[in-house]
Amino acid sequence: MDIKKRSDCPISSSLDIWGDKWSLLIVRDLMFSKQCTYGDFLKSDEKIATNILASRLQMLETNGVITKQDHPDSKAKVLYKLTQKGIDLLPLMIEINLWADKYFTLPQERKAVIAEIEKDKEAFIKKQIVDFLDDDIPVSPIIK
Amino acid sequence: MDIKKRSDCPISSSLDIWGDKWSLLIVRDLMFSKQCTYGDFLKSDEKIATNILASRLQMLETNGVITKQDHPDSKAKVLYKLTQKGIDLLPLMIEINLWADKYFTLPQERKAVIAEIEKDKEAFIKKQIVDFLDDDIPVSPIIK
DNA sequence: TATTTGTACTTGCAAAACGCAAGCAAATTT
DNA sequence: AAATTTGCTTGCGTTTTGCAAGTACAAATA
Repeated sequence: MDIKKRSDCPISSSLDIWGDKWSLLIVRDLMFSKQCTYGDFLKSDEKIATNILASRLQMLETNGVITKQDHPDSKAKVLYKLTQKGIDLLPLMIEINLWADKYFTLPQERKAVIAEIEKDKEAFIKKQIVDFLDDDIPVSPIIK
Repeated sequence: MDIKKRSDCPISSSLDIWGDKWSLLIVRDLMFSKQCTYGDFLKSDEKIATNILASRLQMLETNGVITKQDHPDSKAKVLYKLTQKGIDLLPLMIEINLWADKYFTLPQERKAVIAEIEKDKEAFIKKQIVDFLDDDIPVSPIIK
């Protein structure tokens, strides 16, 4: 779980944290759902293995991208949320979506979001960020 | 080298292609240098192993992100370049840089580029894209 | 022309990471 | 009290990585 910086390059340093096949999917789930339990992540379509999930959550927490907190309803549950550092990955996630929109066939429900982004990227980002700052929003279902 | 799509999610599909610790560093080198030989990639600070480099170049070529072409000066050399699909990763790379700028200490020479991006992101992207369309530009040195 | 060097890889192998299934402890539900 | 849920951990076989060495061909050098 230690960070091995391969170089001083910002791209390289970023990849050292979330440059694997799973980390950004965890971030994605949190962007759509605002907060997730361990089990929520396991329900995602990609079917991450539980040990890999545990190690990625640890990595992302260690590097300040996500935080763990007590679930208000139960001591058995844990809530994972994005930190500001994690929320700041939103523009990056948007660009991935736009790139994918150009080169893949996207699921229909995702196309609507893309259309909104393409209409006014800055407005979309601002709206999303405001959503994150409000802490008492209901947990929306995960869309992948 | 086969593509195993884990789900229909655009983020996931994108990560299936370049979501590892090395692919975007290859793309980075090509963004800065416009064209690289096999040896150029090996010279980068992160010191990628030759077998990993070969497999990533193959993967990126198979998936249409880069292309191989003959070197005009020598049959022994091979030139790698970004395709349009690869060039379209520029906005993504920019966002990675901006995120890293906020959360890492960047090398001085990279800060200048970031400053230019932050002044006018759209203008920067357009300028870069124009650079790529012009095919007879000199090869600039790699900055990491 | 023979030999050395450069370039783009491939191969072998040990170490690390991954992926799957099972296990486990604490909390919660029945 | 027993069964289930939740968030992990553990074992273990498979895959990927990383390092060093090797190879084939082109090009430069002697």
